[in-house]
Amino acid sequence: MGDVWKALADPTRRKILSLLKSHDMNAGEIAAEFNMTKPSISNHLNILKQADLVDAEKQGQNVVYSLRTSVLEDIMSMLSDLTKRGED
Amino acid sequence: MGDVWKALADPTRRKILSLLKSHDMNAGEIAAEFNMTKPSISNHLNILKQADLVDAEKQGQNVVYSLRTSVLEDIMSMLSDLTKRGED
DNA sequence: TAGTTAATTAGATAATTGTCTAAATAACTA
DNA sequence: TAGTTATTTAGACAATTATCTAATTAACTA
Repeated sequence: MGDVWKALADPTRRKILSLLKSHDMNAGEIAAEFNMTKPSISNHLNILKQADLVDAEKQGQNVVYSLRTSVLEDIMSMLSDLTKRGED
Repeated sequence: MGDVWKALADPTRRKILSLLKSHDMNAGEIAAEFNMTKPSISNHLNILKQADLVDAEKQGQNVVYSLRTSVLEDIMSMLSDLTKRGED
């Protein structure tokens, strides 16, 4: 499984997640939001998928991406743990 | 200001934060927890400092590091936002 | 079936990153 | 003051990363 933290470290990937928040999008629609080639976006999507941050489902000739929140909850709980200082 | 997400992307740096959770530590004590040279740890500490994730205070010949949670709260709120889907 | 569209894979490359050793700085101590 | 200890800075290097172009795969359409 891919590294969630590394996946979140890139601003393009964080923006992709943020776009997917409101509604699912296919790869082309996502790419259109960036000033970047489709293969580059495809690479980012793959990293997000490996980190279990998105799901990909083929629909016809499109691939529709959707947000997966389970892993986000995990790292939020780890962060929340850090903020509860001294309790250890 | 340094990039918080990049700072959190490295496991060594996350472990440093986690160590600082229970109590402040000086650079040498931190370095002793890792199988890595002091300059390497010093570099990691600097990245954490630039990201405002730790504070550094010179005490005699030691430099004592402590956890700063304010930025963590910021990114937690961003993550929490992502998990609240569809509300956009 | 041939052509078009959507997306990914392959391969190259420049930039960034994590680590090291050696040197420098700063503070304490005999 | 000379030596020791703690930490950082400097410089080098290998590995990883983000990006590109070109080629490939898969699905639809006339």
